[in-house]
Amino acid sequence: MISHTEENYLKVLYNLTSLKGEATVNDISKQLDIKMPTVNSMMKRLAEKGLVVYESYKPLKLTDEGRKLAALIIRKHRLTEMYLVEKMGFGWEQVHSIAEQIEHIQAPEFFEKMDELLGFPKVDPHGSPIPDANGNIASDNYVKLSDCKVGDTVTFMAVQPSSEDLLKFLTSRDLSLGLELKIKQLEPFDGSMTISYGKKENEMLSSKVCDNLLVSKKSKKK
Amino acid sequence: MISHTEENYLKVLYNLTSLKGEATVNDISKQLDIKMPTVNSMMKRLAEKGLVVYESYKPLKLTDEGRKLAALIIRKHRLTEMYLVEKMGFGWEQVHSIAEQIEHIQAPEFFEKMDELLGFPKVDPHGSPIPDANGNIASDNYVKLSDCKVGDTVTFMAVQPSSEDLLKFLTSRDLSLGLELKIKQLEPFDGSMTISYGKKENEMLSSKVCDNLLVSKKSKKK
DNA sequence: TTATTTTGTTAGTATCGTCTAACTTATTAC
DNA sequence: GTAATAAGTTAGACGATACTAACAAAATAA
Ligand SMILES: [Mn+2]
Ligand SMILES: [Mn+2]
Ligand SMILES: [Mn+2]
Ligand SMILES: [Mn+2]
Repeated sequence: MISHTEENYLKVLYNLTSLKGEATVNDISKQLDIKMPTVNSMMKRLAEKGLVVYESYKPLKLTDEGRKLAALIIRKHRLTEMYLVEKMGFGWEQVHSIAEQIEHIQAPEFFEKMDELLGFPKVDPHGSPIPDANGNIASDNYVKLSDCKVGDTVTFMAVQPSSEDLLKFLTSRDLSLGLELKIKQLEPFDGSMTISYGKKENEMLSSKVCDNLLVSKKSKKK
Repeated sequence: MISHTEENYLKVLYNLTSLKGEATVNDISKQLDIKMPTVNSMMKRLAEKGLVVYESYKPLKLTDEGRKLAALIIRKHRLTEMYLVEKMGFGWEQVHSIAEQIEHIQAPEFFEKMDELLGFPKVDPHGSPIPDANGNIASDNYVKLSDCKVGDTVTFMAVQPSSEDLLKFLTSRDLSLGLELKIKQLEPFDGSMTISYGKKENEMLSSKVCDNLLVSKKSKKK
């Protein structure tokens, strides 16, 4: 009863609203590369279906039902990404576009099987949390690497957003999730950081890169 | 440039035409449970695209291009079924409906990876041949079990057509591909057969079942 | 505060994929 | 060989998902 297309709108709305709680027609339009009038009428349709709160000229919100549905699609997306990396040998930069399609498959047993074969993972290959089967998602308390200061030692937990180019760059620098990063230096002029990790000493990362790396500071809580 | 929907029509047309070389609007209509006028206009569209040969009131044929495209979709379907059974642990009766969706995924690397992980299989879990990457399909020379005679010893090679109910029945009788079947008896009244295989002695199979089991008679050629 | 720009909405159009009703052609039965 | 039936086609409709053009409201700049 909910189409492939509607699912993509819901998912984008979920991601956009997870920051400020609301999103605009314009945001969605840019994100999906679909013109505003199309988005507008889709939002009305989703409101009809009880998945979106729509009021003229006001920002959009998801209803509880809409949020749950979106989370379940994201669950399928992230389980798929994890499966592709862990069980099929794809690189973390290759899996998003495949998962973008597979997330729409209607076959609960398929995703349950993945979950089981993966040992019920909590995060996807980019460090984003996988919602549970009820659509509940764990909230992490990571911070941006760019918000850390010289002398900090932190653990690399997630890439967000995780563009293909960025993921390739990180791979080329042997930067993978779970590494301890020691912040050696911060260049005040451009915000670039010099860090050490694994076997690498004093690697330079631009502030744009640092903005997209999420880290946990100490207290590696279970 | 070819939609999910069009792909399903092509595939059905491929299967229907593989018997007599042609198929009717009515056949397709029944197979897909879509009304004849809809099928009719879709056939015209596919003819426009050069995939189908359409002439008013004449039976339908695939063009070479249409046949190749259909074979490539069937390739994705059958690789998926094999992957689901061999790598994910699904039963052979569970995989068709999942593959029916996954066959439409546009990601060549995904299916190449499956193929590789499976060791380039030649047949799907039901014994049907998997077309190669150019859309060429190996022709088997199997015969129906129901066309064999008492005293024959044959090898069980494929189930066709392979309905879920039939596959479940075969599983319940421990009948799996590759088994040697010894035909002990044929009941002239209803065509039912009594056969022995594996640890089973004198199992009775209805003629309807025997019609759907394909076997190779001797000369197990490579 | 007024003017300009950006954002959101309405109206009208198009294509895809489905339907029903009505008509035409082909096949089958008598 | 005609009558009845089945199969195929045409016409017209509809919902889904997109678009452009034109207009309205809100936000921003002057
Ligand atoms: Mn992703
Ligand atoms: Mn998607
Ligand atoms: Mn199948
Ligand atoms: Mn399909």
